Amino acid sequence: MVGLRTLQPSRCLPFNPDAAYGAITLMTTPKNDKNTRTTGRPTLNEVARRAGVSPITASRALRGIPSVAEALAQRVREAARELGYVVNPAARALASARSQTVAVVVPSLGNQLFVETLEAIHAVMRPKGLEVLIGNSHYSRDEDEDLIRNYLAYQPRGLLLTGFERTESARRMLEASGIPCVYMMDLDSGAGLHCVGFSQLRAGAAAAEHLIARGRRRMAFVGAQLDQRTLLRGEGFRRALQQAGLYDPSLELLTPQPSSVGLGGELFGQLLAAHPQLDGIFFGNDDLAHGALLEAMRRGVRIPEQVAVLGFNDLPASAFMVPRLSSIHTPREAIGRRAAEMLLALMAGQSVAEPVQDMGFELRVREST
Amino acid sequence: MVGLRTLQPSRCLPFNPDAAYGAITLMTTPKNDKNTRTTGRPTLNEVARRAGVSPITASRALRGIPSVAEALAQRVREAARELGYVVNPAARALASARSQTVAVVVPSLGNQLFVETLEAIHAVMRPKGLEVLIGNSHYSRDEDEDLIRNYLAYQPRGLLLTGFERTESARRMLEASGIPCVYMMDLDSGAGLHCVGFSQLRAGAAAAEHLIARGRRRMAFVGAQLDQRTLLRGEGFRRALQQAGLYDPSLELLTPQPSSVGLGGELFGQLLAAHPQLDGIFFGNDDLAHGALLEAMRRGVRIPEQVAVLGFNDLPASAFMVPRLSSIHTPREAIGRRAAEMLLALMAGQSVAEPVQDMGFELRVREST
DNA sequence: TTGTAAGCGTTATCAT
DNA sequence: ATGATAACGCTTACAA
Repeated sequence: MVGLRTLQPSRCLPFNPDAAYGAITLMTTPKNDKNTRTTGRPTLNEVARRAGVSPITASRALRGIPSVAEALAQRVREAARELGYVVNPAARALASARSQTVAVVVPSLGNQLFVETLEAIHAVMRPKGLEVLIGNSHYSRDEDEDLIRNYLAYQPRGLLLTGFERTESARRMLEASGIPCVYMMDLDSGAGLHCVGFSQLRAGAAAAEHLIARGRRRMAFVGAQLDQRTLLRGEGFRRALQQAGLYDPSLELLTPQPSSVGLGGELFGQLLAAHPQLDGIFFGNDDLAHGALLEAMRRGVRIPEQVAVLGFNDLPASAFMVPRLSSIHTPREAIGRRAAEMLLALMAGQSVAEPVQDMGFELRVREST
Repeated sequence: MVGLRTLQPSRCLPFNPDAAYGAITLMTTPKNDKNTRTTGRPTLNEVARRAGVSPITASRALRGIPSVAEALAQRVREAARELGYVVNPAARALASARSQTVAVVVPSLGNQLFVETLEAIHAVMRPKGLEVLIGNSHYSRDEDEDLIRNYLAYQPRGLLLTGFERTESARRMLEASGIPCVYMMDLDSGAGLHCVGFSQLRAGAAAAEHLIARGRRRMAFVGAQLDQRTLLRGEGFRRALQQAGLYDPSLELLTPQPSSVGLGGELFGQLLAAHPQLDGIFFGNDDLAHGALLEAMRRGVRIPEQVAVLGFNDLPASAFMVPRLSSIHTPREAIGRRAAEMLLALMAGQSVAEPVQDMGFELRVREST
């Protein structure tokens, strides 16, 4: 079930030009006459000297620590500006044993969903001076683990992870690190964890209920990627159908392939060929539904008359499909923002009153159902 | 013309929980009995001790420096594994004045194009042990400058930038840093720079030529975002039309709004309303073309009979549109890979034989033209 | 081939 | 409120 391990950052040798390309030794100018720079960049020492204060005062002034007299702080800031001083993050991280970094792991960048989530996270973190590291796990637990191991080495202030699907080893590393962590997107199995999302299970059920309310009787679920969230949506869908006495196990089409428009069209074709009596389909992802709509048009299958098509996530293009795609809109922007804010609180040592935040979802009924 | 400056990372105060949330002073356990860890993480010293060698030998062994006896190296690696040692990147960067990091700036993550480019870059860099920092400039020169300033502070080994559109100040910083840099996507104005891409100008011309060859006479160009590359494509298109005596300046529709499916449909509608005699449209981006195709279907405009529609970039969904979208396929995967490889060479101090690499483009004719 | 010594640029700690 | 001093964990330069 688990993909091949393709990334093993922790086992990579550091990039070593000499080893890789044959020792090209460049003559470097002699350096280190005590107090001479090595990087060609002004240091805090120089700022301090120019401002006529000690380095530590300069440090404090630049960090906005209030114990510094305003007059001095002003002088320091000015000196820093004149010199074009920029703090050396490596030195800072080493000395303080903490970085100004937050790491985020998403399962895909190809899904607009996560891009929007990332944007929201950035919008919260950047103004606080926090750097956001973006990791893409490609829906692989092993890559997820590798990314976490790798990021942990950077001593990030906090972690934002997608879902709960994780190797045991990754879980242990997270636990052992003691670094605050917020889980995004799902809620259903986040016992004891800080998470912001919505119930994928209930979203799946909502999909079924909508289709049933539309008078559909033979409904299929189509899922790709098979990540836990997709599976959970399928599970919710199934349970609701069972409850209505409409569940047909042969109408579940699951594939581990990555979700895409092309795949959606293909699966739609297969499904229809195998089950001509089908009258409704719930797709685990909007791009699949887009592909189905397009393929339906090509085949002259009338949507929604013959088959109702319901998508998930409500990607930006969905409202413009023909027919306009009904979909379950997920609040990724809000999730990103709230998750980031929650992490900020945890990073500040505060306890969070509501560690599990349900941001809900919203059925957007358009023309395809 | 230049967007508002929304991100100023270099002016952000570092994240400071005490300042931000009121001084919550946690009692920390006393530390620093010489040789005691502060991070809760094994250090190189401990690995060395366990392997019975000096720290520097351990360092060399772990870095794969060949001068270390294989027996020792083995012992060190084993000790590291047993301890779960992971190098502290901050300490490494500080000591060596260089990180194991490469920074990439793309103008958007919403465009699948750049996601694919990033994937290719990752595929080259990660196996070399290089961390890839991803920056999104949102097509803003100011954000681009801020990202560059910010990343430069990290002493990255190299930089991968998109296009040549940059503030003077950013250019100066890059120059002054002396850090190797490769420019991706465009070629047309990269005099003296290392770049991997294709001629946007020629791609635009190719679009015009194709439409003309299809017998079209009244062709429009529709561009959004108005980044330099889009403009260049429009320019190439225009020149080719002029040469054929078919240029009509009123048939150019440019908007600074971000490219999207919805926008494409809207612009298509406007264009058609204003110029009913139109018989061909070249869209600067496939998502715009998708929107146009969808809108055409909605209005009953026959594509390509009434209007030929040509896209750009050939996004994955294009082949599945109705009708299937003709588009100019751009080799972003190859561009990412080659740019990364070129940067690797520069980082190793090698000079590059072909500093300007034209990866070409390919017209994919499908049903919409 | 291995080790010693000395920083890298910053911040924590403890004085003053 | 400000400063002296000693790390932080690693690598460079040089020595053996």
